[in-house]
Formats: sequence, structure tokens, C-alpha cells
Amino acid sequence: MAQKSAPDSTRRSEKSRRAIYAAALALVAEVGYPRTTVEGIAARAGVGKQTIYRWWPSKADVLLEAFLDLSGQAAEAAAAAGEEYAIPDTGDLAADLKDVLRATVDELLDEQFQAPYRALAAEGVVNEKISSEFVSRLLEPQLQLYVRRLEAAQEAGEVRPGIDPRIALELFVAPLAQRWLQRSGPLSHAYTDTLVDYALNGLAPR
Amino acid sequence: MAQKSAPDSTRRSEKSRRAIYAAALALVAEVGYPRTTVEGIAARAGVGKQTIYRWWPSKADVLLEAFLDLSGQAAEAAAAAGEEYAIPDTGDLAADLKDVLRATVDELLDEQFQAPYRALAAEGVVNEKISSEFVSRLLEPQLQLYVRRLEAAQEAGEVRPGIDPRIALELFVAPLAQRWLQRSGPLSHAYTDTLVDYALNGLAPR
Amino acid sequence: MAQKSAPDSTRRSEKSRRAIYAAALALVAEVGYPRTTVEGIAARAGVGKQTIYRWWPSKADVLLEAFLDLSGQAAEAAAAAGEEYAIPDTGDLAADLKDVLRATVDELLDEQFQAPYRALAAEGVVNEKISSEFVSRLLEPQLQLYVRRLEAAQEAGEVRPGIDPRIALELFVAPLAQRWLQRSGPLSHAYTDTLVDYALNGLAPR
Amino acid sequence: MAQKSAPDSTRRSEKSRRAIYAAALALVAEVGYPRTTVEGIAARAGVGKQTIYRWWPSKADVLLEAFLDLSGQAAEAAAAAGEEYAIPDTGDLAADLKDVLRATVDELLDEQFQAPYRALAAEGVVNEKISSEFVSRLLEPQLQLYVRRLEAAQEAGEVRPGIDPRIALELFVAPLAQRWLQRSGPLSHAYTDTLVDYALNGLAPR
DNA sequence: AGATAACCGAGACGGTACGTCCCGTCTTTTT
DNA sequence: AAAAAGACGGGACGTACCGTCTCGGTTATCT
Repeated sequence: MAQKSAPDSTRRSEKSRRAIYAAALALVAEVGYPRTTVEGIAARAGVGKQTIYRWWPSKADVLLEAFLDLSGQAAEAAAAAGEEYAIPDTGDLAADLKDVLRATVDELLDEQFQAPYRALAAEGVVNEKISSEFVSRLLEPQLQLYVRRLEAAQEAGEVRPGIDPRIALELFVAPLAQRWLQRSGPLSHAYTDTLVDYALNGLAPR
Repeated sequence: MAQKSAPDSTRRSEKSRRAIYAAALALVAEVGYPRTTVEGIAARAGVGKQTIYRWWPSKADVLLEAFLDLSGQAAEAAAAAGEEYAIPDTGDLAADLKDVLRATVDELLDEQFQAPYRALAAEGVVNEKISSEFVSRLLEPQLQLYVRRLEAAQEAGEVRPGIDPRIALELFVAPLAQRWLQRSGPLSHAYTDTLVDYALNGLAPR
Repeated sequence: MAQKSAPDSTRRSEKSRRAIYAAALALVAEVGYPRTTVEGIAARAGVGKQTIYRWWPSKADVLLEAFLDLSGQAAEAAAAAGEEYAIPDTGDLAADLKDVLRATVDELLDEQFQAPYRALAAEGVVNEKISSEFVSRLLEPQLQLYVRRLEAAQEAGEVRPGIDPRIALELFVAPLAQRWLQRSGPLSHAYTDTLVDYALNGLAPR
Repeated sequence: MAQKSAPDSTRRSEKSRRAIYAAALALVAEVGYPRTTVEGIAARAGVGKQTIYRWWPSKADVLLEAFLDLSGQAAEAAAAAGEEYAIPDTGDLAADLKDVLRATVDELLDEQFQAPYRALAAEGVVNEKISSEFVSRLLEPQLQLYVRRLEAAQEAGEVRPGIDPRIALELFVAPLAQRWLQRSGPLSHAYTDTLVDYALNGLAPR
């Protein structure tokens, strides 16, 4: 079974890779994903097109790795700054969730961040391969932070024992995601606060 | 200011329009959205390219209208069959919601239906114009059905008075949407049943 | 047997064709045949690449037609100027041939003319399709002028009766062609005069 | 003025050189000159590309040397077999020339031999450097054999004294070359016999 | 009834980007 | 130091579509 003679990754040019990541992110931010082209990325990065096609099968994969690289750097920076990579636990679940979701709203409204994230989400909707990478490497790790916080809350008696945290977190995270992705409603701190209240207390009278 | 001399819609060929809708939906289902082209739609519909560009600004708009047309037909068919276009109200909110969501799950897993819907959702993520049309003409009308059912439940005392139904519905609808769009988890009847239970009763101990 | 859906030549753009001819000839003269590219011709002609590929299978074919067009124009111009399209017949075969060959030498040394002619000849050496077009549409018609002059000379008793004019002409035409094409010797009026003398009188003592 | 640090030819790999010659000739015969690439030659020869670029400036030069090498070997083989490297002299010039030209026709029609020879001739038409090498190292030495035979004939009184043998030989050699290179007519023994007769006796009545 | 618009099919056009092939250079490792 | 290997920046290939445009040929009113 003759493979396509995979390239030798030990000889790969680190400089080119970083230039390609930077160019891809910049172009998506500047002209949008659909008008970002492999040719454009190569030109902006000062790189031959083949150098892109040698290492990535499509522009979506380039952007995905660029974004993962960016996230990885941000995480490292945060870690270096001594910040814990987790949702804070003050003992008040509602307050903690509201805090995190407010920060998330702010991030989602940041234009610079939006462009590549939206692009990847859109591509993932239609492209199963990108989707699975996107979910497993970006989305799921973030959701696991909520899982851990909810488990802690469960032990503290703030959440009912039988609840599945992986499903529970979707009650407040998914609505936010949907409003952002589909623009099906406005985002605000008040909105996410409400989500947390509804999710924790339920809709039925108590 | 010379306008682009808008075409006279009274002389429009109904036959061509239907052929274009059919071709667009078929192509998206067969080869996927990105590989569906205006040229391909025109060829398949036996229509000149200009006939498409005369009436729609882009392939996304063609597909959106094709899909709206399809939904419209389905609604008419349902109405003709005497079915009410609303969420049933048996007096048991939880049961009614579970029923509707189970049906939605089945629909979302139908391959034929998925292709154009996913394509539009994806385009909407990245294209604000398509997004607003998609939300206002397709998504929001469906969500309003939930609003009405929840309002009825509120009057029946099954839902707390202060709750905003438009936000409340997102607790169970958005998770389902997210899992489907982002493939961030499996879809099943058990899953949506759980969502309804969690949303109505809340996560906190009662 | 599905053809590649041949384009409709009645709708062909005359302006583009002329621009392509001009660009091709200019580029070959300026940068040489190997560095003349289809892309370059298209750019210089202000034409899409596809417009070239729609009508010609390769750059060699473009150049061939461009050259034929040029020759055709030159012939028309000469005809319009009342010049006869034939080798002159003053009754002195040797003198007439020397005259024509001297003119040919001058033409072959004209840089402007050389570039495309050489390019076509070179392509023909290696490409049978181009070769046959080149010979039948450019070379052979010119050689037929010699055939006619030699036949006249035969009737006038200046050439032996049994001689085949089509072969005879090669005695003085081919050496000139070879020296020019292969640069296997210098070109001059004295050289072609000598060729005519040798060919008419033979090498053996008389 | 830093030179490109010419490689040390004493350390050159003889094995690689031979492999490159063989690969070049084989590829030209198999896929034709234009589709023969340096990369292809290197791969087929099991050699790094740089090894080619170190010793030759272009693929044309590789092929030229490969062909010269081949000719050299053939000459050595002939010499070893006791054959004299000259046109035979039986005292009958016409017969001797006809013999040699008939052998040449057979050689020119040999498919195996044609491919590289044609390729070099074509390259030479358009590339002055290759042309001069080709002429001085391959073509001219062969023509000199005719010069010597004609000089012998001149001394024997079979050729007029004033005749320049270097030009005279072109009367029968160039037509053959032209028909072959330009495919401007069929090759046959009868044809070359006729050429010799015409050239020796001239076209004019005697 | 004839004129005269518009739409319509077809598809050529100037373009942009695709993904591939090679170029000639450079770098790394092996012999 | 030459050689095998092959990544690199670059340029051109030939193809696929884009959105605009022009061309007859049908309708479909409006004189």
C-alpha cells in the first residue's frame, strides 16, 4: 500500500510554520474566512504554496492548527502567570458560574477573537473531520472545566447527586453558544446570569 | 442614481424557479454544500446562469429560499392533514416537551434533511445576512411554538411566573442544537428526556 | 461518444484572438519561446487564461496560428501591392534563384522574424502534430513556388527533363535551412550563390 | 570575486554519472524530451538532484553529454571491431555516398536512436549554447568524414577542382537532414540515391 | 396583428484560486 | 568533500467557478 511518501517532519521549517499560522490568523481577521485563500496565506507568510500543502490538507486544517497553537500559547502564558487553569470555587456555585460566563460573553464579543473561532465553528458544521478535531481539542477541554466544577458542587451538596455534570453544563453553556453562533438573540451579562438561575433552580415552581 | 433595473417579477418563470430549488437541494444532498456551485445548479435545473443571478445574489440565498419553500410545503401538507401547527398540550408539560424533542431528534438524524439545514447553519455562522434570514424565517418561528407552550404552562402553574419563556426554552433546545451542529455529543431520546427533566427541576437540590 | 463540448466558434471574440496573437508574437520575440508562458500571453493580451485554453490546446498551437495569421496578412499585403506571389522568371534560372535565396538569407537574419519561426521549427522537431501543421501550412506552400519555377525552367530547357523538381529544390534550399536552424555554418549571399551554382552544374567534372 | 567553488572532479562518482546518462536516455525515449525532468532523471538514477546540478547546468547539457558518451562508446566498439572510422573509398564516389546515406536513413528511422537526437536538435534550434556544442562535437565531426571523401574524389578527378567540399556535402546531407527533422518528406533509399545523382551531375543539361 | 419589450437558455468572457509539478537552492546526514 | 535525500521559495500548469456580458428565441403585454 504505497503511501503518498509522507514528508520528513524532522526537517520541517519551524520559521515557516509560525509564519503560516500568523498569516492565516491575520487574514481571517482582516478579510474573513471565505476570502482567505491558501495562496494568500502563502504570499503573506513569504512561503511557497507547496509548503502549505505538504503539511496540511486544506485551509481549514491550517486555521485549526493555528488556532490551537494560539490557544496553547495563551494557556502557557496563563500558567506561567500562576493562574490556575480551572473555574474558581468560592463555595458559591451560582456566583462562580456567573463570573465565568460573563467573562466568556466578553470574549465572544471581542472582534479579534471571533473571526477565526467562528470560521472554525462554521467549517465544523459542514466538515466532519474538522468538527471532531475542533471538539476534541478545543471545545471538550473547556467543557471539562465545567464538569469538574459541577462535581465539586455535587460533593458540596449544591447539586443533586444523580445529575450528570456533562449534560448539566449544557443547560447554561449551549444557550450562550447558540445565541453567539446563530445570532439568535443578544448576549449580555444579564442573560447569562439568568441562564444560571434558571438552570440551577429549574423552571418548575418549588 | 441609476438602479440596476430590478427585474419584473410578474414575468418570472415559475417552472425555472421550482427547477432551481429542486436542483439546489439535490446537489447539496449529493455532493455537499461547498461543492455545490451556481453553475452546477443551473446545469442541473436546465437553466441559464443568469436566471439564477437575476433573482438571487448568491448560492446561499438560493439554498435558503429553496429550504424555506420546502418547509412551507411541509407545513401546508401538515395543515391540510388537519394537524395543528403547535406543540401539543396534554396538560403535562414534561411529557409534551419530551415528545416534541424526540421527534426533533429523529428529524435531525434524517440524512436527507440534514444536508441543506447544516449548510445553511454553517453559512449563517459566518455570513450575517444569511444568518438573520435563517433565524427570523426558520428558527424563530419554531422557537415561538415553545414560547406559546411555556406560556400555557405558566398559566397552568406548571412553570414559575417570573420565568421568561423565550430564555427558558433555550435550556433544552440549545443543548440539542449544539450537539447536533458541533457534534459535541450523541443524540438520543434518553438525552432529550434528561434535558427536559434537568431544565424543569433544576440542578440544585429541592 | 461524448465530446468535450466544443465551444461555439460563432460567438468567439475576434478582439481577444487578435490580442492573443499579438501578445504571443511579442513575448516570443522579447523573452524567447521557452520563457513565454500561456499565463504571460493571457496577461499581456488582457485575456483570461481559459480563453486561450478554450481555443488552443497548447502554447505551441497558439504561436503557430499567430504566425500563420501574420504570414497570411503579409501575403495579402503583398497581393494588394500588386506583387505576384511567385519566384520571378527572367529566363535565367540561376540568377532568379540567387535573387530569391539572397532575400531569404536577409529574412532569416532578421531578428524580429527569427524568434517565432525558430520556436515553431524547434517545437516541430519534437512534436509531430505541430510539425505537420507547420510543414503543410507554412513550409510546403513556399517550396511549391520553387517547384513551379523549376518546372518552367524544365520547359525552357534549362533543367534536364527527368529531374523531379520537388527533390531538386532541396539541393539549395535544405543547406540554407540547415545552416540557419542548426547554426552549422555562416549564412551569406556568397554562400547561397555557390549553392545554386553547385546544384545546377553538379559536382562532377563536365 | 568569489567563484561558485567549482567541484573537485577527481572525487566525482563514476557510478552516478553513468546512472544519470542511462536514466536520461531512457526517459527521453520513454516519455519524450519535454516531459523528461531533472527530478525524474535523479529519481530514476537513484541519485540526489544536487548531484546533477553540481556537474551540469541544465537537463539539455545532461542529455548532450549522455548522447556524446553513447556515440563515443559506439565509435569505440566499431574501432575495436576493426572498422575504419571513415567513409569507404572504392573509387566510385557515387556508390560510396549512396551506401553511406542508405545506412544513415536506416539509423534515422531507428526509434531508439531518434528520441535523444531529435531532442538535442530541437533544443539546439532555440538554445545557442547547446547548438554550438551539438554542432562542434557531434555534427561537424561526422560532416568532416564527407569532406575527406570528397577531397579524395577531387584528387581522383571525380569532383571538379574548384569545388568547396564543406559546401558540396550539404547538397545531399542537408536535404536528408531537413526531411528528417522537419518531416517535410518521406525518407527512403531511393530518395538518397536520387540526391547523390542530382548533386553529382547537376540539374542543368550536360 | 405587429411591435416591443422582458425573460430565458446558452455559454464566451476577464478573472481568481485551486491543487500539482518542477525548478534550482539549501540543509542535513551518511559514506 | 561528494553524495542521497528532500524541504524550501517560487512560478507555471491546466481546471473549475465566479459574476458579467451578449446572443438568438420565445412569450406576453401594449399599442
